[in-house]
Amino acid sequence: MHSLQFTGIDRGSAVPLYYQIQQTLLGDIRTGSLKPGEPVPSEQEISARLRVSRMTARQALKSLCDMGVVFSERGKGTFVSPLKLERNLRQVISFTEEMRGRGFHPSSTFLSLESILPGREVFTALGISPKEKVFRLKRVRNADSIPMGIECSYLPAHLYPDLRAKFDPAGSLYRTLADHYGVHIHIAEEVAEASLVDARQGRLLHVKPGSPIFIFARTSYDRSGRAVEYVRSVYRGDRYKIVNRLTQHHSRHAGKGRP
Amino acid sequence: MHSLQFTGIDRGSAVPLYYQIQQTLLGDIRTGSLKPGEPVPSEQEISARLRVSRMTARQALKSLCDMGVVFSERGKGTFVSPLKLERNLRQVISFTEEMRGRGFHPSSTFLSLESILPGREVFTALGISPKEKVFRLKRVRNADSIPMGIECSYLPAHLYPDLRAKFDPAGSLYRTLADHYGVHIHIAEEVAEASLVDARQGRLLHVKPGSPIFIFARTSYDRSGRAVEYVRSVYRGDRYKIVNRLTQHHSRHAGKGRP
DNA sequence: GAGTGGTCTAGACCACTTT
DNA sequence: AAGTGGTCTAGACCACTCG
Repeated sequence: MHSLQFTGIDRGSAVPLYYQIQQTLLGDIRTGSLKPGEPVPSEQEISARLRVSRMTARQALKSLCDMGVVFSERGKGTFVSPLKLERNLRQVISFTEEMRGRGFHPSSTFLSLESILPGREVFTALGISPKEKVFRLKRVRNADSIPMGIECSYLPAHLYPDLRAKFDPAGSLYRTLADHYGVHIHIAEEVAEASLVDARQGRLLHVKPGSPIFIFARTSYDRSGRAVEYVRSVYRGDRYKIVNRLTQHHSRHAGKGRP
Repeated sequence: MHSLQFTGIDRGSAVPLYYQIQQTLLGDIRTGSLKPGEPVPSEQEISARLRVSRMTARQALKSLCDMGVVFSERGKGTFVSPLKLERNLRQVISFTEEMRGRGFHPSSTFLSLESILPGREVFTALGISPKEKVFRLKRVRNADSIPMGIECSYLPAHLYPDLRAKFDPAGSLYRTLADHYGVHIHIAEEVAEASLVDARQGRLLHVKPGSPIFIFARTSYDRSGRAVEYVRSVYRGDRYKIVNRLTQHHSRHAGKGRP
């Protein structure tokens, strides 16, 4: 029933078959060839038309399901998810990417980069010794040249030798960490509070003391769970919103095909 | 190398094998038999010891991986994730559950339940006609009898016939929706703002006007993407924090086992 | 070289939904 | 009855990591 481009499957490629199928379907969904609520090709149809095993077809659909792009209903089929969970309100990690995704031009005002001994809050968050030095990077974050927030990043010094020479004050910190140190942030835990701006923060953010602000405390980890960054930041309440997707614990199973 | 309780596998049960294995390992991790950073049994070991196919063992490990409880490294093994991403800072949907998870005793002060015509904000969020009636439920939410926030829920009337008779003002709204109407919230989108409390809100929340607050706007959807609830709420900034886990887009694949 | 996870196959039985 | 997704099997080859 589907006449989609299933011609792009290259069995000689190093790209896994299920991933090629996933990308093909993702393309059809993004371009609108497959519309929200419509069924995507069934596991068996993919299997037959592309001459792949049903498990491979299933893996492709499962990955789209995990991404929230489609959802499956037993006995009925698999359908394009009506929610535009595309990008932008996806949990993001880089201020730069986040602002670009929202259509703003991001920039930073560099304040300072120092090597210091961490306070209690910092060394406990990073899980390091109080005697271990950290870099403290302070920046004001702007969107379209309007100050949005103040960020103070703490980075364990032993992870980033010679950071002062390698960090470009105008560039992305995360790009520096990835390119020069092979450090990739995999997951972060963030606590947000609502508070009021004080005099010093007000001057940097161009708002009156007593205005509403978000206060964030974020710890970032790499794949193996090592803390690679701790960030304290303050964002203007009048210009910044937090967008979240809340999901039900998706740990349940469905039923059984066997007595 | 592992001497864990792998005896609980019941092939006659209606519970899928992979799910039994997942739960067994989850138990070992929760009790501390498997500690953060330690390897969990390999796919082949599970396969051999439990006499299941490797794909089934793999499915169990994959599900734990998706939950963030373990992580896999190619050629090395699968290890318990060092982060205690257990519960509580998991994205939650029910105030009742959330507070219980944080160790508080939740309660509600019922304010009103009315059937009204929705305003623009409400009918656009719910994706319904302006002429379609909605229930408006107002409650003050307490933790250990201290007011934490004010919630105003809007519910499409046609989804919940006879809600007034079926809703217990002291009970959980989500339980009512699930038990009486078979409505299960699958996903929600929430926007949080930082603001200042006004006089009316201050009286209900027992704080001075001008104190910091969170303002939430949340739309909840069921599995098929139908909006089943819109909630406007206000929470005290001095007593409430938002805890989030941010993840990198996990849509990449790993490599290939074939040229 | 032995062990690991990543991918893939070609079947199978089941429960569920729709026709 | 036919089609769907959910589960499961018993194999296979590969790339990667480590000793």
